[in-house]
Amino acid sequence: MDINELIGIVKNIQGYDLDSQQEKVVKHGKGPLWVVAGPGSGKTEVLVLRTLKLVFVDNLLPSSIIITTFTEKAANNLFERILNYTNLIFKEYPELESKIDVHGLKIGTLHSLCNDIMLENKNQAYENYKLLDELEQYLFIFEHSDLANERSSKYCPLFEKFEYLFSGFDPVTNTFRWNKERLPNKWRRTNASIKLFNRMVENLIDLEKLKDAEEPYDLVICAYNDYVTKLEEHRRCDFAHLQKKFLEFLDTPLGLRFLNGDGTETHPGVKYVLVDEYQDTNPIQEEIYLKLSKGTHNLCVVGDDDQALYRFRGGTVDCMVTFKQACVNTFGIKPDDVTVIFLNTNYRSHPDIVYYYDDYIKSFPSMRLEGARVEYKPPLDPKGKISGDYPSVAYITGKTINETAENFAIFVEDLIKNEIIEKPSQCALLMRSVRESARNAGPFAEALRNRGISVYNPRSKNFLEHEETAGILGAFISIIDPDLSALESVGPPNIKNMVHFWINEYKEIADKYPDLSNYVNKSVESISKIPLDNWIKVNILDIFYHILAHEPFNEWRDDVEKTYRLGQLSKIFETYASVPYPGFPGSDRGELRTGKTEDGTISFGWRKTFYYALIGLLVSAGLDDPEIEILTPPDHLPIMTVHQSKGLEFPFVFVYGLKQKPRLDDSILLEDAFLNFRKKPPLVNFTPEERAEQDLIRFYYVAYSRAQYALIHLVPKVHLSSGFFGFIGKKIIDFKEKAKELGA
DNA sequence: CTGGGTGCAGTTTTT
DNA sequence: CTGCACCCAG
Repeated sequence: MDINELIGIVKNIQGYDLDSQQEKVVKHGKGPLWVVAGPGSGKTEVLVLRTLKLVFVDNLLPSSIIITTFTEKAANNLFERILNYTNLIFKEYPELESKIDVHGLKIGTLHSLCNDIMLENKNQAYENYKLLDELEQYLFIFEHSDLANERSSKYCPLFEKFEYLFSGFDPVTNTFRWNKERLPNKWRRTNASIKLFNRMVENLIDLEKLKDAEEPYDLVICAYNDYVTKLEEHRRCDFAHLQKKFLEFLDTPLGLRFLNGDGTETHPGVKYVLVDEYQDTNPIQEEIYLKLSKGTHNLCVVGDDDQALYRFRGGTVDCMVTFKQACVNTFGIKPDDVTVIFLNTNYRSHPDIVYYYDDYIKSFPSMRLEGARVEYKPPLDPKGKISGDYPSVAYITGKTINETAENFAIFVEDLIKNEIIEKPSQCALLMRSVRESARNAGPFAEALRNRGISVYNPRSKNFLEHEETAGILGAFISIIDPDLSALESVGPPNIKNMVHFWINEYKEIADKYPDLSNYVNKSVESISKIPLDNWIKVNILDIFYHILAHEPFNEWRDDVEKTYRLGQLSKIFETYASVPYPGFPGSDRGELRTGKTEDGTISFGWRKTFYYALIGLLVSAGLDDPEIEILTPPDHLPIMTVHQSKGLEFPFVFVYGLKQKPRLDDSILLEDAFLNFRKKPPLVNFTPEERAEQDLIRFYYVAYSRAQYALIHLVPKVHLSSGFFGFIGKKIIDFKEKAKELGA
C-alpha cells in the first residue's frame, strides 16, 4: 500500500485531513523522532497512524514493532484503535487480511512487555519468578526486609538521613511525625523501604558509586542488598526489578537475538520503537528505550513536557526535555539527525481557553528556565470547531468554600435549566482530592445533591465500610480469632476500631442468616479440637471462599459493585496467602497452624501478623471504591482528580483552587539524595523548590487543558488576591459580575 | 486588601 | 506537624 492511499483511507473514515505536522509524523522514515505534542493535538491518533504506516506501507512484520504507553488502559485503547483501522483497511484491501495480523504488534505498558518478552525468550534470570504487584511487594517487604524488621539501632543514621520518608501522616497509628525517641514503626519503615528501593532501581543508581559515599549510604547498600537477596531467595521480582532484569537480559545472547533478530519470523528483531506519554518516563525506562533502538535508531517518542504528572513513580520530565541530547549521546549521531515535530495545533478548546492555558504555563519564571520545557516550543494554535463570543474562561467565587460551592451548584443548575448543556455529565469538577470532606469535594458534592444534581464520585475511599466487605472480614475474623484475644494485643486504635466495626457488621448479618453463623460457629468448634502445634488442613482461602458461598454473600453476586468489591478482597486474601513465611521455605501465610501453648486456637503469632501486616495495610491504604462504570452516567456530574482526568476532555470544566503551596514531597527529595550516584548524570538540574513549583504548575495545566467550551475556576474570595496563583484571579472574569453587566 | 492569629484536618497517581 | 480556611483588625 502507498502512504497516500493510507492517508486517503483515514480521511474517508474521519472526514478530515491530517494537518501538515501530523502528516510529517505519520510519514517519517528512519531515525529518531521527537514528537512534542500539546493538549488536544491528536497525538495518540498520530501514533496509531504511524503504526499503521509501518505495517501497511513499509510492510514491517508487526512483531518487530514495539509500542508502549503509560497505563494498561491507554495501551488497550491504542490497540483497539489500531484494530479498528485495520479492519476498515481490510474492507478495502481484502487480499491483505491473510497476510497481516496486527495482533503480533508488541504493544502494552513497558512493564507488561518486559515480562512477556523475557518469558517468551525463556530468560533464565526471570523464568520461574513471581512478579509482585504493589500489595505483594508491601507484604513481602513488611515480612522480609531487614530495613523494615531490624529492631536494633543499626539503621538509625539512615532513618535520620531519609527522615522525610518516615514523616507525614500515618493512618495506622494516627500520628503525623516519626517520634524520634523510638525507631520508626514497621509500617513507616515498610513504606520508606518501598520508596527507597524502587527509586534506586528506577533512577539507575550505581551501587559502585554508592560504596564510596559517606554514611549512611553504606546502610542503604546494606538494606538494598538484603532486599535483593531475599527477593532472589524466594524467587520474587518487583516492578522496578522487572525492568532492571530486562535491561540485563538485553545483553545476554538470548536478548541480543531478540534485539537483532536471527532472520526467522519468530525472531525478527526490534525494528521500530514507539513510545506514548514519554514525559512520564523514568531513567531506567529511558535506558531501555535507548537500548532497544540502539541498533536501528528508530525510536519515536511522543509526549507533552507540560503535562508530566508522575514524579511519584520516578517519572522525570527531563527524559522528554532532553531527548535530543540523549539520542546524540547514546547513538553517536548529530543533533540534526533527530527529527523534531511540534504538534501545536489544538483541536479541543475554545481559542480563548487555549490562549489562556498557553499563557498560563509560560507566565511563570520557573517554567522559563532552561530545561524546564522543550526548547523552541511554539505557542498553541487553536483550530478547533468551538468558537463564539462568550466568557469561556471565568471564575465562580464566594466568601467561603461553602458559598463558592453553593454558587457553583446554582450555576450548573442554570446551565441545565437554560439548556446550555443537556446533562450534568458534560461538566467535570476537578479537584486535588475527591474525598467528600469539608476541605475537599464535600461541600461541592453536597451543594449539587441539594439541587437534585447527582454526583459521580467513584473513588471515595470507603471500600472497607460496605456491608459485604465488612461482613466477610468480620466473619473471617470471627473464625480465626473468635475471642479477639490477638486483636487486644494490637496497639493502633484504628485497626481495633475497624475490626470491631467489621465484627458488628458480621453479627448483624449473622442474625438474619443462620446458615452463615452456623458455618462460622462450626469452624471455630472444629479448630478448637485440633491439638497444639499442628497444621490445620484448611488454607485461609478455603475459609474465605466458604464464607462467600453462604448467603447473603452468594446472592450479592447479582450486585455488580458488591461482586467487584468481594473480588478485590479475595485477590487481597490470595496475595496474603502467597506471602512466603519467613524462615520456612515453601510455606506461606495462607497456611494455618494451631498455637504451641494455647489450646484450640490459631497460632497467636499468625493472628498478630495478620492484623499488623494485612489489616494494618488495608486500614492505612484506604482502598479505593471500584470504578465500575468507566463512563460517567449521563445524569451524573463527575468529580475527579486531575490525574483521573488526564487524557479526557469535557465541555465544561470546573477547577477548584488558586491557592496552593508547592510541596517538597519525598519523590523530589529522594531524587536529590541519589543525584550524585546515578549511572548517567541527569542533563538538567533544578533545585527541589523549582521542581516542586514546576510540578504544581504542570498539574493545573493538565486540569485547564481538559476544557472544551468553558474553563471555570472555583475560588473562595481569598484565593483571588493572595497565594501562589493569585495573579490568575486578576486575568479572568467573574461570572456573576459579567452576568449582571449583561443583565442576564 | 493584607497580615496575623486560631483552629482543624490530614493528597494524589501507576506498573 | 503543616497547610489551609476563616476571621478580624488595620
